[in-house]
Parts: sequence; C-alpha cells; structure tokens
Amino acid sequence: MNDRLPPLTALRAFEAAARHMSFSRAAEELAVTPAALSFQIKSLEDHLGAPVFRRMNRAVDLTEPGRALVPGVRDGFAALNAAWRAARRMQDTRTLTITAGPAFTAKWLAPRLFTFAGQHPEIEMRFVASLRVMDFARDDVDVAIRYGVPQDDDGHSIPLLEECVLPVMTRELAQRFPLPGTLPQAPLLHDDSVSFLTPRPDWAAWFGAAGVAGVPPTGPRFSQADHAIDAALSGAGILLGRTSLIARLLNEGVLVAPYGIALKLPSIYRLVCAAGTESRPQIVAFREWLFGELDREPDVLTGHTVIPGGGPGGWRGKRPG
Amino acid sequence: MNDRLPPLTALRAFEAAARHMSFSRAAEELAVTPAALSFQIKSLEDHLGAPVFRRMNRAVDLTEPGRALVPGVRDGFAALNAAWRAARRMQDTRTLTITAGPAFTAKWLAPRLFTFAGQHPEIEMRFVASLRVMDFARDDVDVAIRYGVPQDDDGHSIPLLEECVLPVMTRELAQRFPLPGTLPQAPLLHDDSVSFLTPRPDWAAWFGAAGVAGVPPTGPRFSQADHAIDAALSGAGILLGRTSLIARLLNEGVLVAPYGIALKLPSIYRLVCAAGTESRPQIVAFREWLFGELDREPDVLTGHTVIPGGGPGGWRGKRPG
DNA sequence: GTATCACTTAAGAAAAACTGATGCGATGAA
DNA sequence: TTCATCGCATCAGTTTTTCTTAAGTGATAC
Repeated sequence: MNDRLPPLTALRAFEAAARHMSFSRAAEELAVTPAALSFQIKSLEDHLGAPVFRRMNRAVDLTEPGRALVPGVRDGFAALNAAWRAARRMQDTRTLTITAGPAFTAKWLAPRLFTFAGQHPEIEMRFVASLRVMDFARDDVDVAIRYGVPQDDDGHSIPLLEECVLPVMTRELAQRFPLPGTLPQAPLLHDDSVSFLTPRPDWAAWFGAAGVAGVPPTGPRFSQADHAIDAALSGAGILLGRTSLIARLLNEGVLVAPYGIALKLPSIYRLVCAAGTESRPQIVAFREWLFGELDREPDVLTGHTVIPGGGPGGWRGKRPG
Repeated sequence: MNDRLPPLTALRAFEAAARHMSFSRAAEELAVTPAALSFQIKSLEDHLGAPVFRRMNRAVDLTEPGRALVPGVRDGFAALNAAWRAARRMQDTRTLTITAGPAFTAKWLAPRLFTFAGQHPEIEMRFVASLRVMDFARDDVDVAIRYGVPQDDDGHSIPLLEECVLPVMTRELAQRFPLPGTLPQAPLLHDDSVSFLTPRPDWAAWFGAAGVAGVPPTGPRFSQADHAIDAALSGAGILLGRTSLIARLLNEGVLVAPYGIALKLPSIYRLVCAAGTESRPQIVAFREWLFGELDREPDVLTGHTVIPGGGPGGWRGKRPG
C-alpha cells in the first residue's frame, strides 16, 4: 500500500472543512473559491481511495475514514502552526512573553516591573499567570519562572532563588503576639499554595520545628499565596509566608518576622526558556534584570535560624531546652 | 505579524533536510532534484524572514530559528503521516493488527489462533506483544487487549473477562502437596507480572486468605507470566497462576488446582479499538470470535471459593475454624 | 413554483514546483 | 600546489499543480 502523504494542500483543505463542517466556510478561511476547495477534497479522496465526506443536501458529514483522519490531521497542523509561530517569534526582539505563577506574578514581578520597563523601553512585556506546565513550542511563551525540583526540561533552566517560609505579620500583630509560644492563641492564616509539597510546609511543621506545643488552630485558608499575603497585609492574621513573595514587604517594613525561625523548602525557583533561545536579546535582558533585582534585595533571613528540611522526616528544629 | 503557514512543500522539504542534515539526501528521499530542494528551503527562508540553515562548505547547519522549527515540524508531519496511515488502514479489510501483553499473546491467543484462521482465512493477523499503552492513531494497531481498571479511553472498550489467581501445578506435585497446609514446604513459583497491582496478588496474599500459617518461602521469580506458567508446566513448582492464562491448561488436565481457593483481582481484561472502527469487518470478526472462545471455555472456578479482594484491606479469607 | 444554498464540474489561467545545466567555494588526494 | 570532487546556489525553461470563472445540479425554504 502506498502510504505516502497526499498533496498537503488537500490535507489542509480537509482540516479546515472538517473543522467548519462546511466547504464554503473552509474556502473562505483559506481565501480560495469553494470550487478550489471542492477540488482539493476530491483530490484527497482519490488518493485515499474512499470518500472522506458524505455529501448531504445542505451539509456535509464525515465518513468513517474521514473521522479517522480528523484528529491526527488537526494535531499535525496544530504542531506545524505552533512551530512556525515559535520560529517567527525568534525574529521578534521587541516582545517578551513571561509565564509565572499567579502569586509570583502579583507579588514579585508586578511591583518590580517598572525598573525593567525603564531599562528596556523597547521591550513590550506580556504576562501569562498560570501554574500549568508550559510547552514553549505550543504556548507562545518565551520564558517561564517555575517552582519545583529540577526535572527534565526540554529547555534551558537556571536556578533563581530558594524558598523558605516563616511567620510574618503586621507590626500591630507582632506586638500582640511577641513570642512563638503565644501563637496558638493568634489568628493564623493558611497558605495552601505549597501544600502539594511533601512534607507540607504548614503551621504544624513550623510549630514542630520551633518547639511550640499545642495543635495549630484552624483559620482562613487561601489557595493562592498572593491572596494570603493580602490578608496578612490587612492585619487579618499571621501568615506562614514564602520569603520569595514577601521579601520586599519585609524589607520595606510593611510586614515583620519577629520569631527568627524559618523552614527551607526543598524546591527552588528556576528561570526556563526554550533550548536555543538563551541569547535572544529580550531574554538576555530579562535574565540580567532578574539577577540584578535578586542581588539588590537584602537577605531577609539574616539573623534567622533556617531549618533545612524537606527530607522524609520533615523539619527538625531545636526544641527550647 | 503574518503567522500563516508557509507553503507546506517548503516545510516538508525543511523537515527532510533537517532530518538528514543534507539537502541532497533530503532531495533523494523526496524524489526531487537537489535544485528543487534548495529552492524550497530558500522559499521557506523568504517566508520566515531569516535563514534556517547556515551553509557551510561541505555541510549545512541549523540556525537558531531553524532549531526552533525542527521539533514541531517533525511532530507535525509525524502526526499527519500517522493519521494518513490510519485512514488508509480503514480501507484494508484483510489484515488485523492485534496488541496484547506477551503472556496473553503466548498463552491465550496463540493456542486458539488456528480456529480464527479457520473461520476467517481471508484475514491476515499481525501481533504486537507489548504492555505499552497504544495509541491507535500512531501505532498502526487495530485492536488492543488490555488488563487494568477501566479508564479514559479514546476508543471503544468492551469488558472481556475477569482475572483470578489460584495455585496450580502438575498432577505429580498435587500428589506430593495435597493440602494447602503443606505448601510452606513446597517449591513455589512467583509471577511478578501482576505485582504492580495493589494489593499484590502474591503468595502472601493467598496464604493469608487461605488461612495457611507460615511465611511463604522464596522461590524462582518470573517477570512474565507465560514464563512462570512454562516453569509450572515443567513441574518446577507450584504457581499462583492467572486463570485467564491457565484456564485452557486446567480444562485439558495438564495442570490441576486442588485447593479450591482463588483470589479475584480488581481489574479486568478489555478489548479496545479506536472510536469509529467498531464495525470494520475484521474487527467484528475478531470480537465475535473472542466472545465465542470465551463462552466455549468451561469455567475453571466451579467448585472453588472465589475471594473478591482488591480493596484497601486486601483479601480476607475464612480462617479454618 | 421559484429563489436560494451548498457543492460539483469543466476549461482556461495563474502560480508553483521541478529539471537540467552551470557556477562557486572548500575539501582532500595526488 | 593542483585538480577532481562534493554539496549547495542560481537560472531559464518546462511541467505540474492549483486556482478562478462560469455554468450546473439537486434539495430545501418560502
């Protein structure tokens, strides 16, 4: 059996016709006359040896071979289109599409953006706030900031910063609850955004590491870290906050971390871009700006006890003697 | 930016050239002259606005846009090719490609095949013995026999038969070990092919369900069930065998199952085919033949106590009083 | 019963893809 | 060094494909 592909224009015509379920609309999309499209479908059917459409009076319907053809052809052209867009994007040095988690976008990127815009007015930035794993070839994204254990990447990956959690709060709350031992009576905020990690960096883990007795009381739970931080900023309670997201707020003094004990999380932030795109000008600019911002930010953990955890046993703090 | 695809012949030429890293070999593959291929690549580069190949003296090398283009274009044409082959296969009513696990192929399908060949001499069968999950659109397979919990299928799925395990052996061994209580002294064969199930249907589970005391001794372990069955057939030991694979041997009396206690596994065998292919003649023929064979086979578990297990607690048998 | 809609068909025109000859620069053997 | 060879580029002419225009079919809607 001759399994070489039929004329590719015929396949493309079929893809459009199957998507619209109409020859004329497909012809319109491809900017040809309906006659041309009809001819293309005919050509495809000649090559296949069977009809792919059943011609009804006012409509068309896929035959079984047609139905067998649709998914693969759709995927195939989707892949070609994505590859082409990716190659075109390589030409474009003026826009930069960044994806990061919603919390990192809101609490880290957004407040610092104006410095990047000032340094690189020629670069137009776009943001895709999503935790979904990105496929650079498919999702029209140039760089991704991702949190996790380094794993198989199809692209180029650079470690950015580590993550710790520690209790943070407004100054007012810090005065009411000056010592870790008073926390069981305090309003606690729960950030569930890192609850997928094992062991969970939650209040129970911190209490255990800090040697505070008593079961942590329940309190408001937030699925997204930026919302939990907003709650903490409003004075709603004490948050076991992620240092990456609150470093700026701590350095500005809007929030304080009075207890001096932090838990280090096992994963790190990384900057990822597609292989071969490391030297595109806007990616270079973004990478260097990122490192500059990270270097500029004073370390909020100076003077804190950082408990490296994340092993199977969780965090083990020194119990107060 | 105009992101419409370039001429598809140019993309195909690029795919071949990138695969061979040579224009002339790509031209040979596509059965055109090198001049034509050179022109196609040039056309692609005009559309993209940048070179995709760097012309070296005796060789070509991909540029960065070229590298960005390669994976998607390769995947795209692979998908189109697979779809086309699948559509062509729909035309073919004379061959039937079946995939099943190695053990099912060897111990269930192979011994029964001649009846199918007798009933349908016009159908040529091909076998792909693999446990890998199949993609009908990609793997040139018509039907799959799979063992597992019913899950998301892109195709059409029909339950075939359930699976139990029970101790089987040659007649000679059955005389030496007539009672379950004598098993701890017997040579035991271990079939690891179902050890991925939870709870594991192993000797420990069966001993527990049958109320036999004593830790099961170690013995030969087989990663594939058919090899374990071959060992049992040779009298090498007593096997906790899968009923689907040994029903024929039990009914023929080559093996015996003297103890009357079987564990039912949680998953079932299913017959799967791609959606829309259910009525292809060779698939109908195979399906009906399968059900006929299953109906013809006498139930080997008549008179046995079948312990439905597979819950979180495993199997719980009645302990002898 | 006529208008309309969606696809088909046919013939000529336009566009594309291809061929074969020729050219170029680098490699590698003599 | 010299020269043959290899792999790609280029060009003009030709073949093939693809498209358009225009006329046609049959079923549905009004």
